[in-house]
Parts: sequence; structure tokens; C-alpha cells
Amino acid sequence: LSSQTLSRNVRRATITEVARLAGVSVGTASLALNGSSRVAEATVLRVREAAVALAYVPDHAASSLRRRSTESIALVVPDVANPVYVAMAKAVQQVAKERGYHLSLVSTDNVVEEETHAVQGLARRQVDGLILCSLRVTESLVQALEGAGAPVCVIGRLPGGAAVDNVRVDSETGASLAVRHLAGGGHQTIAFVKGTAGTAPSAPRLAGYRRALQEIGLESDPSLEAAGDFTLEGGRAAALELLERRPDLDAVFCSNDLMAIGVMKVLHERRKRVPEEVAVIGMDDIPECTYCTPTLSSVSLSVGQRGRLAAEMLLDRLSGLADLPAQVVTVAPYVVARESTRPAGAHA
Amino acid sequence: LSSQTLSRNVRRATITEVARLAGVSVGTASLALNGSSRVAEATVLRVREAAVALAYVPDHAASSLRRRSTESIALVVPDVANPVYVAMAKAVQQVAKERGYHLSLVSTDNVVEEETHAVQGLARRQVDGLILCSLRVTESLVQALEGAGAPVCVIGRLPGGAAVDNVRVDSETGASLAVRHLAGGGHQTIAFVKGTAGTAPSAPRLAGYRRALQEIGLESDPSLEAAGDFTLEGGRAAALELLERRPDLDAVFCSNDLMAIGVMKVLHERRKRVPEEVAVIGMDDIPECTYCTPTLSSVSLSVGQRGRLAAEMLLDRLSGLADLPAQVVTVAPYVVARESTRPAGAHA
DNA sequence: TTGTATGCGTTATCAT
DNA sequence: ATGATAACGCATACAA
Repeated sequence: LSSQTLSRNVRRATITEVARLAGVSVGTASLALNGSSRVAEATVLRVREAAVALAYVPDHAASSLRRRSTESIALVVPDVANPVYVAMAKAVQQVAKERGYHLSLVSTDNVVEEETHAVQGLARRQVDGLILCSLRVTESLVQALEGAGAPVCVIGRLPGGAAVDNVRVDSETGASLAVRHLAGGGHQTIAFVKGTAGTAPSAPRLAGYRRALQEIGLESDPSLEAAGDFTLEGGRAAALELLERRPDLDAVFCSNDLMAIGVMKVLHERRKRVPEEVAVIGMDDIPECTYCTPTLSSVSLSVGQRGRLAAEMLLDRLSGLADLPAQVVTVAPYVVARESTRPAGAHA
Repeated sequence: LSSQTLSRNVRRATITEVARLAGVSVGTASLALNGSSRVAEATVLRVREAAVALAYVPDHAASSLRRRSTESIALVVPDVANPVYVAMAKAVQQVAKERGYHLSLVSTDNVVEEETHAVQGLARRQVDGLILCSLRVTESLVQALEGAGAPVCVIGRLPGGAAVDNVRVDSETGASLAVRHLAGGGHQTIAFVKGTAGTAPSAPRLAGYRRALQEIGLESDPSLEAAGDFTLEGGRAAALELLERRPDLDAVFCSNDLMAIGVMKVLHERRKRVPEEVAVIGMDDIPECTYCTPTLSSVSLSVGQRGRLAAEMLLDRLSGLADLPAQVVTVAPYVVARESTRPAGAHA
């Protein structure tokens, strides 16, 4: 234990004191520091000097109260520890920083109260705008968003007709791309691991899987579909179940990458070679895909790009385009082929 | 493109309007809403009712300006995308939420200006306190912290004599534990992959490696030490270099887990069996350790616990204990043995 | 170009 | 127990 005393209660200088030291009025000092052109060069210098001398730092609360803007936005995601949202946050962060905004990151842990509280942040004027990424967008949440009185952008599917800016990805098509990719590699018996029942991303992925099988003319059977929960352990459990039910399967498509990694672990334990005996593909394309062995093929849903787009839409709203009609932007998914679906013989 | 019009400019009610509707003065309304005991029960109810009717939400800027506190703290880390800091953020977030504080997460990308700007956030009164995690704590940064005039806690090593709260971990001992773990498994020729030169975590890990080899009486040689940069690719490069120089090595200790994963990938490509031919251990114990095959042994540096401790120290400061001497808390590292160092024959 | 003065919405103090 | 009112620190509209 150190025993240095902490110096607290450092007197902070106000702009009034800066003005006094510079020998001008507060009004002038304010204009000078905020870079107004209608202030004499010499005065600006004097004021700046005084500000430095007094180590003046503007009070953020006072400034936002007066200016009615905080220069910051919020990103609300289900779980900051999830690699998908980490990537999204990175992208949003980037754009926000470029345009001079501070990003406030909120993790809701899928608790609805946390989400509504975050939306209230807009009413509290804690942030100027908000990007929301929710696993279950309820009607009441949409109403809260519409009535928030500040720009909002939702990432993910939204109930039809909601007057809210929206960035989405066609994950159903993404799922069908995965199936087609596997089929193109010669795989015939393609199993599927579902996402958490009831969540927004879950249904379209299942739908895309089924649709693609039908279109291609491959076997579609409930015994090839296993329940999942978007976790690695859930992927393990699903794999065990599938291998039990359908030992003849030669490919597995998982609703997300984490479950695909779990599936690959089970296959490894069971001495099933990937991709020779069983090919595996996930969805989301998280960095961890390249960590595992073999590297995991995946369907990219462009989280980074979606984050960037959402941030740009939001910040555009904040710089004046506030009263245009709500926009919906859709990004396209694409397959990232790696070792877990590499045709036998082909090597990187 | 949807064409719903966005409703902006929603008139927000002020406490003055709430007071008017409830038929009381603003002062009373404020006391009533903030739960003062010196207000008649009936009045409280009337005011609450009015607040609900008008959808009143207190203005955060005004409140912080008046109260001189924002009820929020900041966590400043080098990179929010790094799993280590994700875990740290999770822990801090948790504690902050429990104690009614909002957490503002700042990623500096190792840019010094970003760090100092974040520290300025204290002077701007944007946050009430700050937890700083930096890869290079310079003297000038320490001075900025000491003069910030608000509670600060640094996670990581700090120049001696700094009057700042501090949570650290003895990573040198952690490194030596890793080496001893490998030696205990019968490994004799233990290589080391360094961290990025010049960063704070780098030196003690190397020192611990060397010290342990010496204490145990194993070979210590520069040819067993490879440069690294804390990335997966860096780990790959180091592994290639080490295998070239010392094909006889039977174990590798890496300065972090990401590099260890890279090393394992190279070993897999070279058909070296892990752990039978070459054992591998990393450091940090990130969740990804359990994703790879075989699962990666690691030295836990208790990032979660460190985050929790730092948050608690900071929040304690904020609730009155501001003027006690600076504290230093050190947590102990420990080995998490997994498959990559499992003695041959032993299975989970 | 600069000074003066008012108000942002809230909380806290001091009377009543 | 409640009402009136003065700050908090800054930015701006208007006057000079």
C-alpha cells in the first residue's frame, strides 16, 4: 500500500475568469475560443493565452445544456462481449470519431428494461442520437423510438411500416448461399443448427436453409435440423444430437460461427475429418473463424459495413437532414470460403 | 426506401410544467421526484402523476451542471476489439451498473492523444471518474492523472511513486508459472515468443521466462526466444522462425494467447502433434482458448477481477472516500491447464 | 469588433 | 411542508 496523498479539489477555471484575465467580456471570450471570425486576431490570441494560463477546460454539462447537443451518440447492443457486436462497435466508433462525435456503448444483456432505458437516454438528452441493435424489436420499443424526438437508427429487421431509419441484411439469402456453397462442393446431406428460438435472426436463417434445399432438390428432413442457442456449447450439443440421428450427414450449416466452432470440436473428437468427411460452415464471419483448425468458412453479414452505414445515416440526420423520410438500407451477404469447406485436394 | 415521415421536435416537458400541472412549486416538485422525505405523501403522488402525464424526463445536462456530477465513469483501453479488454469492460460494466453508474467505454488505439483527451474528459466533467488501462504509461500521463482533480484508477504497472490508485498483476510471476508448468510436464526445451517491444506487458513476461528457466536449471538461449507483436500472425511468424532455428524444441510459451493460437496453427500445418511433440501455453486466458483444437492452456491474469477491483476502488472514491492515500492492489496469476499442455495419456 | 444581459433546466437554500 | 429564487457555466441575441 502506497501512502501518497491524492490531490483532489483542483479549482477549475471558468470562462469568466479567462475573460477577466484576458481583459475582455465573457461573450467575447466565448466567441474567441469557439473560433468565430468576427473577433480581432489579437483578441483571440490574448484569450487563448489566458485559457492556457488558467488551464481552462469548458464544462461539458453547461455547454450541452446551453447548446442543446452533447456531441455524442449511443450504440445499444445485446452483448458487448459477442465478437459480432464488437466488430459493429469498432465500425461505429470509427465513423463517430471521424465526425467528431463521442460514442457511448451500451450492453443490454438482452434485458428489455435496459433497452428502454437506453432509449430514454435520448429524452434525457444524454446523447444526440442512437443506434439500436436488438434481438427482439417489439412494437412498444418501436413506439418508444418513434416518439424519442431524436434521430434513431435500427440495425436489424424491424416491424413493417415503422418510421425509423433501418439498416438490415438479407440473412435468409445468406443462409441459402451457405447451402448452395455446400451443395456446390458436392455435399448431399446437409444438416442445420438453428439459432435461439424466438430471436430475430433465427427464423430467416432457417427459412433460407429450407428454401435452398428445396430449390436445389436436396433432402429436407426434420432429422437434419437441430436446436441451437448461438453458443459454442449449444453447437456441441447440436452436433452430438445430429451425429446420433443422422450419422450419414456430410455437411453442417450453423446459424452462427460460435456454434460452428462447437460442431467442429465434436467432429474432431469423433475423428470425423473436416472437410473431407463433413464440411462445416457458419454465419457472421467473426475473426475467430481464422483462429480454429481447420479455419472456418462462413457467411459474412457485413457487420462492420452495417455499423458504418448506420452511423453515417445517424450522423447525417444530426447534421440537418432530420426531416427526410425514414430510410431502409439493405446490405448483401456473401460466402467466405475457408478450409472447413475446401474441396478435397485443394489447399491454401 | 420507405417514405414514412419522421416525427422530430417532440416538445419535452420541463419540471416547471410538471410543477404547474401538479399545482406545486418547482422546488417541491424536484424534491418530490427525487424522493425527499420532507414532502407530504399526497404531494409526491400528485407530482408523480403529473410527471407521468407529461412524460417528463429530467434533463441530464442540466442536472449534472447543477449537481456537479454525471453519474458516469469512463474505462479507457487500448483496443475494445481485443478479447482481454472486452472481458475487462464486461466486469467494469457490471460493477458500474450495480452501483447506478453509466459506463463510457473509450478505445484509444494506442494513440497517446486519445488517452490525454480521455483524461481531459474528467476536467470537462463529462465523467466523474476514470479507469485507465494503457500499454505505455508515460510520466506526463501520470502528471495529467494526478492533476485531473477527479478520482482515477490505473490498471497496469505505474511509474514508482505515482499518487494514483492502481490495480496490477504480477505477470512476471505469471510467466514463470507457465514455464514451471511446462517443465513439470517433462518438457526440457522451452521456447518463448515475446510481446511487442517497448510495451508495458512485454518486459516482465520475458523476465519471468528467463528467471524460471534459470531457477529450474533448464537451457536458456537466445535461439529459443523469438520476437512477437501480440497478434496471431506474429505468432505464426515466430513459430516458423523458432522451428527453423530449434527443431528440437518441445514446448512454447507465448506472451499472449493470440500468438499461441498462431503458433498452434503452424505446428498443425507442420504435422507436429500438440501437446505430444510440442506443448503450447499462452497468457491472458481469453475465451478463445477453449475455441481452438486442442484447447489452449494459459496463464490467467484475472482481467475480470482486475476490472472489478478497479471499478470498486473508483466508485468507493466517488462515494466519499476521496481523500484517503492512493492504494495499490495486486492480484495473483494462475495457470489454467488445458489440452495443449496435457501430459500424454491424460484426457479430459 | 466588443460588451451586456438573458436563459438553458435543474437543484438547493432560505424564507414562509 | 411548501414557495420563491438564486445559482451552475456557457452561448447567443442584441445593443453599443
